[in-house]
Amino acid sequence: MEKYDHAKVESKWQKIWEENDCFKASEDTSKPKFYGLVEFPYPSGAGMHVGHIKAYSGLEVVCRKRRMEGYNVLFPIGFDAYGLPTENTAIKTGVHPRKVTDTNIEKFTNQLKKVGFSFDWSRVVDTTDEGYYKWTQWIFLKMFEHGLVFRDKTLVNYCPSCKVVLSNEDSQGGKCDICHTDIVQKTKEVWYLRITEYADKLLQGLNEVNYLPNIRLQQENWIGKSTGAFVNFKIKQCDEMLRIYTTRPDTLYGVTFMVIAPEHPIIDKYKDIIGNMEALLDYREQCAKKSEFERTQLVKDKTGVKIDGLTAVNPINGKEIPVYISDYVMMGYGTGAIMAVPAHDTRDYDFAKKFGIDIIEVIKGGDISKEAYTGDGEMVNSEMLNGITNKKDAIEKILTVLEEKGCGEKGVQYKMKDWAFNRQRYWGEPIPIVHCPKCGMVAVPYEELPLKLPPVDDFRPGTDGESPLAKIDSFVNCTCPKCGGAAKRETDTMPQWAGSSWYFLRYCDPKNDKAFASQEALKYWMPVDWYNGGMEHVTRHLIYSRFWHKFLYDIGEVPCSEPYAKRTAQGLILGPDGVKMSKSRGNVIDPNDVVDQYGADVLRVYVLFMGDYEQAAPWNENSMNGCKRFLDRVWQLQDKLVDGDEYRPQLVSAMHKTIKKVTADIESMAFNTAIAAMMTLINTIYDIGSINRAEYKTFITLLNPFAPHITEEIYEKCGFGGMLHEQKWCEYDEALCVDDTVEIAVQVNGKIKSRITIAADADQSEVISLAKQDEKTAAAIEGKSIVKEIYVKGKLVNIVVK
RNA sequence: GCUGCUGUGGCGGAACAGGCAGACGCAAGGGACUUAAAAUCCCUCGGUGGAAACAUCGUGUGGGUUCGAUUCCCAUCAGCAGCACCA
Repeated sequence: MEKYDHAKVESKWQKIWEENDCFKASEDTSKPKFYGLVEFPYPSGAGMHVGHIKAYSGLEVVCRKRRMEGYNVLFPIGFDAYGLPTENTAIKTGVHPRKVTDTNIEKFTNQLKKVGFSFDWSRVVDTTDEGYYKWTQWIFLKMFEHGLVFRDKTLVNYCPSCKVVLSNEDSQGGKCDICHTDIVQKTKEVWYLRITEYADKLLQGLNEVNYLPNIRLQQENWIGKSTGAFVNFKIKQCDEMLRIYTTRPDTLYGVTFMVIAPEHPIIDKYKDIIGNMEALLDYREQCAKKSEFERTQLVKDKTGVKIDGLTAVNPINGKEIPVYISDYVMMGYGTGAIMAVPAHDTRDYDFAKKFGIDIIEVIKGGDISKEAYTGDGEMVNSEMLNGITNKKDAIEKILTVLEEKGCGEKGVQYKMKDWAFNRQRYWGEPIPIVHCPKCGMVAVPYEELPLKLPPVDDFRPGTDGESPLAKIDSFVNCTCPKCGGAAKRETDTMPQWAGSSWYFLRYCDPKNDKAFASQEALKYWMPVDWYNGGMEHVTRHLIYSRFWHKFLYDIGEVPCSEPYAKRTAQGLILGPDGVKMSKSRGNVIDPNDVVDQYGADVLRVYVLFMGDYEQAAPWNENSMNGCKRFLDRVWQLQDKLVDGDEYRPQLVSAMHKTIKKVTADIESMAFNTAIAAMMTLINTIYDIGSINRAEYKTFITLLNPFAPHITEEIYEKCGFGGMLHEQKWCEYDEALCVDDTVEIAVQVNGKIKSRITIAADADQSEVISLAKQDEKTAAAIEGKSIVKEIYVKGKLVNIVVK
């Protein structure tokens, strides 16, 4: 047998697959469908990363298996092409982002094809394509129409030197990433999507889907639901209620002060009553100047100012308490005000200690002279609650009283914040809104979509944090669609998350220009049956896209409430040095080099064999050699081929066992053990010295999803007829997976003394008597009394003696 | 700080609804083939003692439950990831 030439064979089959549209999802909706989705790549200039290969290889194997099992499989790919790196390249090189993107997409396409992925190339989507972002804008306008879009002022990171708004990532350590000037916080009006409206739906929806437990947990944490109570504290000096949120209404008798956020509106409202307005405003300004960095560094050291002239009244006992402002209370969560219970909250405790405020114990169990006690215990100093030991009972009782008095009620809060939905950048979807001096914010009419990104020469951000689009008068100046008067266009663009929030819907019907996808296509293909991707996208991308999908479901545009029936995540590939691959470390492996040197099949087998698919594992070139050797041995079997269309007796059980193992392991993403099982089988075959046609056919069928090129070539050379990927997946007979005899361990007092071979169906007494006849076992129990005899079927015997 | 995950040979990793620890692969050592090398094939390969049979210890560490624990429970240490004053 001639040596295997991977370059020749792989390009040969890639061409055949492409020319014959082998992996095109068919329109035949009578067949059962399977929709396998992988996260589409961002086409960066660096080209593909081995991480992409691992991410795609998992579902690639599943999808190839599904086709062989008779499913109509949709396994699409596309490009999430809007984003900053492309824009930065454009700024640096002067090449238009459109051109940069096209070049990169072409590069990625070639690389993906060289690995032999069975994507449906007729359905490629590109989020920057007009035919695509038309619908991104369309969905945005639908949300606008349904009141899910709003504008609000917020503090942003602003570099006074570059005159540009920066993301948190670009302003780490409180300095501008580009010029290292100190960042200031600036108030700016930005766009928001009201995702918080869907907080509960997003949480409840997790009950309908099958996500890995840790993925589900991260989503739950991100949404961050908490149940508690709203309580109204009267302000003594005026007719005003200060409303707070707490998860511990049971500690109401321990409240000794209140804290409100520095930006709380009550301050400005009662500036005439407040005696130290100047100090308060001064503190507020200091807080605004603090960077994200400072705010998180000074957790222990609490700061704040007491408000002179405002006193709150505890609704439960009428006690008067002082009110402070402090930046440890944030305007963005709850009501921006808290009741402080220093005895039982560490932050309140730190604050009270610093400002010399009373600390009243209301729950026994800790030592409040040393630290706050946050555990459970008997209620004290709490009048009606005294003596209650169960937190739940105490909360229930106090809530009843508060509700009767009309000064509080049960409440729910979420950590999740509304989604800041704009960027002052060029390379993104223009937000299709017009600002009219008369009509306010007006939507661009649907029939005018797409609102095209205008061509420009200068992609640099405008001054004062404006988008580059603001510099183009012909784009900015327009007429109001409502009143026809002069108006100005919104110049911000959407964030990169926008395009990826619905791409899985477009794949169902990617060329449609009447709708983002037809209802028939959506009904047939949705939901995605299995979505695999990285852990880093489990919170934002997954939540955002579920939100968009749920919105579309609510307005009747998609047939199912959840987009993804199942979600898994692959682990990172680390560099050979065991740390995350990065250009700066110089430990990046280029998949191209691997394909050239070893072939795509070896690369595919290796990334799946290197370890637990969900766990991170370092790259190891030597280990890849083992995979190459394995495939070479599979190839060389052609020299050992003998006739026969049934498994031979000495291989029957091994064949059926391997089919069973590989079939099950692919479903549980245990690709490494599936490959190990095939390696074991091939070792057995080499021991026997020959393989017959039936056995070989089964073997290459099992291996085909992992190494499609070499197996397709072997299949053809053996003349089995047709193409391998069109054949049926292998079946196994459970009865034939079992051996007639098994070797079991014999233990005495839990220590292995011997091994015996028994009939697989032997019963307990038979096995134990056999075990006792064994020489070594007999010696070990000689002269001792038997206390207990245990037989675990097919595994072991344990004789307990005294 | 909180939440979650992970600790098994020289290395990547198997096994876990409690039941033979180290599958499979890599590396290493020895041998065969070769003028030689590569490739390939065969043997050894957790530690300690022993020529060997075998004994003994061994799944981060310390306890516990059990006839039996890598697997379950308690404590503890280390590494990784996410969140970060969330009231």
